[in-house]
Amino acid sequence: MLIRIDPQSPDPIFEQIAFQIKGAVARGDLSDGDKLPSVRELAKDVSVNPNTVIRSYEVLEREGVILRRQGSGCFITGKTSMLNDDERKRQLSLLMRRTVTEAYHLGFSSEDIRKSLDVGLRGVHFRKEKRKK
Amino acid sequence: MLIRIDPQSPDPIFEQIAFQIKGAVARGDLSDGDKLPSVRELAKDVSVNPNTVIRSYEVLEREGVILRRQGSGCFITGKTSMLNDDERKRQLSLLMRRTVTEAYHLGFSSEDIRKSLDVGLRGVHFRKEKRKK
Amino acid sequence: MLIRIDPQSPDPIFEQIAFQIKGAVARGDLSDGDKLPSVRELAKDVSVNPNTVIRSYEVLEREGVILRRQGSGCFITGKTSMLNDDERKRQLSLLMRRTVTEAYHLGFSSEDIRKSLDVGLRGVHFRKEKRKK
Amino acid sequence: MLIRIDPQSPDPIFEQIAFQIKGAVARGDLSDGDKLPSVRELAKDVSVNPNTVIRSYEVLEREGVILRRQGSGCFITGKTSMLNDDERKRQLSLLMRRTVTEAYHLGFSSEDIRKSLDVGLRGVHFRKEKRKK
DNA sequence: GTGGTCTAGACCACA
DNA sequence: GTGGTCTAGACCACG
Repeated sequence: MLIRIDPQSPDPIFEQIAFQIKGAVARGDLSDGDKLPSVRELAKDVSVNPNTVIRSYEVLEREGVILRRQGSGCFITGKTSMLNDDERKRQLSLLMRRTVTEAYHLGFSSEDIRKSLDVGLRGVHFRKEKRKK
Repeated sequence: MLIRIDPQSPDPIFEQIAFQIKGAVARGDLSDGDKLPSVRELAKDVSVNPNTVIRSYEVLEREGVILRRQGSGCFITGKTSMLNDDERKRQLSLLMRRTVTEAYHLGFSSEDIRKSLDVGLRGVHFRKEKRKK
Repeated sequence: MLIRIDPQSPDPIFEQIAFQIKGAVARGDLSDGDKLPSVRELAKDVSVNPNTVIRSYEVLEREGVILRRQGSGCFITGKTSMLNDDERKRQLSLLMRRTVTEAYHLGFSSEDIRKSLDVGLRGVHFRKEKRKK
Repeated sequence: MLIRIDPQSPDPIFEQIAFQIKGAVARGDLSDGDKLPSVRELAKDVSVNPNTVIRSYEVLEREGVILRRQGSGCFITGKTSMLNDDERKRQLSLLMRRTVTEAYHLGFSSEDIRKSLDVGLRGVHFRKEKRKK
């Protein structure tokens, strides 16, 4: 579980931590039931205040990615978003609109963008999950 | 040039404005040489503080999307990112990693994600530009 | 907007604040678009640290009850949960099981319990909202 | 006497145990004079630390649900709350206010809520007990 | 003025 | 040992 913080990033530290954990889950490096490093341990590793780690874990818990249990630690749930379908679709659509616009302004063609997405998708471990349509 | 602020969005207003202009450029609604509304005019249109509009224009200028000329106004440059190729590729890669991770946690399959990207791409007007890979 | 903290309560302060705001929304005392007191103001009113109020507001934002906008303040959204139906039903069922069990152990009959629920329901302002089943 | 711990639940283990015993009493699965499993036995059954079970039993004793007798074990008292009537009514009212508020924010109608309560009540075995209102 | 992030450090609760 | 809450106070970002 290697977390790296970029102090130059405009993104707050707690979000960087949370995102990297989400990335590890998406890649399959962390999965259902796995234990995260303790708050104090991770705080020491990345040299931030424990409160900042707690905040990251809070965010992840509210998104349903992890579970926090007093006295025992934090664990990956293996679940994805519990939002309703309208909201999930809305968020996906927003995300893609943003992505495409930014990629366009970086000067890439639609073919470049599609290829880059495929590269990204190859790194993700999709589970065979049943989800009601 | 229709800008709409979503008061429900967590994004700051200046970013929403900048992003919508970038979106208009990507769609081809605005192109090389087109003049943007004046700061005051746009501020009045969307009912925000002129300082907020100025900030949006600053962002766009820094990204090379527009050019601000003293006294005559702001114009679309029609150029994409001025970064070097390595940096552009790095940013595209980062962007896609982020996109894929978030989409995964929203509970979408790789097929859903690809389709959603295609929908996004369909809205963009790509120019036939030669650019080194 | 009167918030009262019970320092004796086992519930953390930030939850007490969040819950009272949810109560005000349910009663109709606060509705769509209404502005909440500023973080500093409320912190002063209830004599707690501003960070504690921020935390309450964070919770409410994540539940979709309010919106926080830098520079302008926090506002009621007027929306209810964005969770999917399975999760909503699961939570309602858990809530009711807990409620009934506790009420039973307080020594009340099913008739008492039903009446008490009705009293509670009378205080709530239900909107005519369309929600897909 | 089947106790099941939900590792997904945010509630502490000792509360889950205590609550499930209260639930069994409410359903009539356990009644006046029934003996609870010994601390060690139950701890082994649900794979938790004996201290955790002890804590659950302490909670139940404090609420009057069980009686702990040195050397002989723990027994269901069959009694409900020992609080005076004003306090009991106050607690019921608080409970219902909380329940209704949460159910409202989950997006349920008053009819949904009433139905869900009825479902919950159907699982409870009410005794014909005389108690002053 | 608004909200947001982070630190340091005290103290509490659960297993 | 684990996580959770709260305070005090510095400093940043948005409008």
